[in-house]
Amino acid sequence: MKPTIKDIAAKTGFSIATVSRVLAKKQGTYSDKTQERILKVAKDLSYRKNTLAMELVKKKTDVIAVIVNVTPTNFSNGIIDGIQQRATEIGLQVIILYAGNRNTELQHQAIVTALERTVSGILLMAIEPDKADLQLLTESKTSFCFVSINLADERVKSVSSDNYQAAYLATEYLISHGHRTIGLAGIDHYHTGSQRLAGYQAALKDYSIHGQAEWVQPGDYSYQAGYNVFNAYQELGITGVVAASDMTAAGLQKAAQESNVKLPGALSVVSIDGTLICDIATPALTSVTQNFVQIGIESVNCLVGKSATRLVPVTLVERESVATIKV
Amino acid sequence: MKPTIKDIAAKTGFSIATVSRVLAKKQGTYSDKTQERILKVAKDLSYRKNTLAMELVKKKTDVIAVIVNVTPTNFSNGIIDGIQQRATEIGLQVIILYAGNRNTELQHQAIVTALERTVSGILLMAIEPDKADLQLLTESKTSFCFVSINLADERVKSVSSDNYQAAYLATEYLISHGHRTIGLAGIDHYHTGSQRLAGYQAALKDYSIHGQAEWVQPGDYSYQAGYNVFNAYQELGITGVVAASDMTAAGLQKAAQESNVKLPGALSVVSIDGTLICDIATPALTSVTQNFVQIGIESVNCLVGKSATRLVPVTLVERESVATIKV
DNA sequence: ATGAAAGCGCTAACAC
DNA sequence: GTGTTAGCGCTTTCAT
Repeated sequence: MKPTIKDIAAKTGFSIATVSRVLAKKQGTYSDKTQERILKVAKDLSYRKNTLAMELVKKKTDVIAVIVNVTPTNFSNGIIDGIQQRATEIGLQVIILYAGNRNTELQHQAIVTALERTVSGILLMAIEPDKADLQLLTESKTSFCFVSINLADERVKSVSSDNYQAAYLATEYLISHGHRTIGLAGIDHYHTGSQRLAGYQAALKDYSIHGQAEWVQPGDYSYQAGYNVFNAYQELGITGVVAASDMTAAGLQKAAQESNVKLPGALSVVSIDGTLICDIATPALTSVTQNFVQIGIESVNCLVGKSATRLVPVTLVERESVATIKV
Repeated sequence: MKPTIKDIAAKTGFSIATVSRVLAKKQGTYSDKTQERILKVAKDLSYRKNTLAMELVKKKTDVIAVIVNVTPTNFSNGIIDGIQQRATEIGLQVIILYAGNRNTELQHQAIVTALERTVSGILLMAIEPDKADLQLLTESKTSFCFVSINLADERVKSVSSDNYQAAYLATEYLISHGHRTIGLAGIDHYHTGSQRLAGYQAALKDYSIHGQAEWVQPGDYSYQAGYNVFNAYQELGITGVVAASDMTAAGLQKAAQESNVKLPGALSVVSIDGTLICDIATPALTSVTQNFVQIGIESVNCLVGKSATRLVPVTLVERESVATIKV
């Protein structure tokens, strides 16, 4: 039903080889009038190239797959923008596959899907691979790169913010504003969470603060995680909190408001992310801001073998959610 | 390099046909030991089926493409969840293609990409097609459906909220709370915006309120659009605003706070969307809430020819951003 | 500048 | 049950 080069060949009298050449723009292998004639007929037939067939014979695609873990927070758009932008520049198409949230099954499935389509590269966003995933990827010989996850393994490509630094900076900022009982809320138990925990602990140590285990309240980076943690922090006498994400900070902030606890007067918060949520919140949230677009750009650089920054720097952006405590 | 069924055939002594059969699980066409042997070798070789080749010969794919226009607001996740959910149920894979924001070129390109991959269906999310797009889609004979856009043309499939009703409900709610000068902020000049405008105007008319042209402030559904509109509304003496999106409402709210205009005391707002942003905002935003997940589900139903609701109902969710005006 | 022919990796009759 | 064979729509030598 759909027209093929065969149809065009029949209609123009040329062979399929010639038709293929002009359609593939193999310059100099055909005359102008030939081109004109073939293009005209192609248009008349509303011909569309069958990319599948082309990729099959060429044994390569110009497609990169982005597999994304749908975290209950909102940072991904910036990264995807960056990926899209850079990919377009170097002539790559990008398709996005969702893998649910920490859904081992879906995640594995998405990787298999990408592999079976013989994409030219795979970007894994916020994905924590299990050994099966990693093995699958490795033996596929397809280039891949983790994004916004730092597996702390030199041999596997990844691009992310420096989580250690991010948490360190946030913690240090609170300390420099006089806080001495500082919580860390909403982090997970995987790589990102562990790295942020390490940065947080290092900052406490460097400033001779003896942290308590309960100061660290794990979660899933969600709004709810922040909301839930409020009471515990009140009981612990926490005055400053490093939130694992903007969403977590917003949840904590909402809980504080509902309990009439002044923010930042009685509770200060620094969030990690720096998305628009920080401005929407009232008072606006001071944040350690990630450069998401840059992470996206670097990740495709990394994927295609160009030198790329593994750790994209973060910056602290002061807004209105931190108060100074008199000492 | 990558192993093919040929390699497996050679290694097992069977023909490629037999290998193909067991790999495609054509039950009853092979014996158990044959299956066992072939599967084992396949595993040893870490064989992956080449989906491209399969799709080429079968002339069909189990993939639907979702082309999304990246609106500067945040409603899309719920819809994608719904799409993914329903697609998985009926054995379809989904790939997502980004088309920028109102970028004619990228948009057209994305459609062509989807078409050239011979997907089994195309979902166009928040996409305003130009005639070229529509023609492309129509003559491709590929099934397609617009999502979150209602083209108001019976002949083209679409699933969205009832924009007219949404705006009517929001406006009526403000009127019932005593408001008589009511703004509409952030809508675009395309289908969605026009339909909401009509609903807004109808509500005013039904309650004998004589609206003014300046009460309607167009925009792009963004936070900034809401922020920018505040001063104009103050000068106009607007007391209640229907915001085109949660983001727009949040922007307006922020501007009000910065000018020390009490919300909802001096300015009431109803937003259209009802995402988590409504809860994050302080005070929480009363909204006309869209059922995004349902929209996603219905859109794949629509795509595959199952009966589907074209207009998914909205509901008004009261929160804290509307005050009653004494009359 | 153009055509003939050989595949790319797979499935699907059609034999046996 | 399994093998043989003919493609799917395209690109790419190798001729001419």
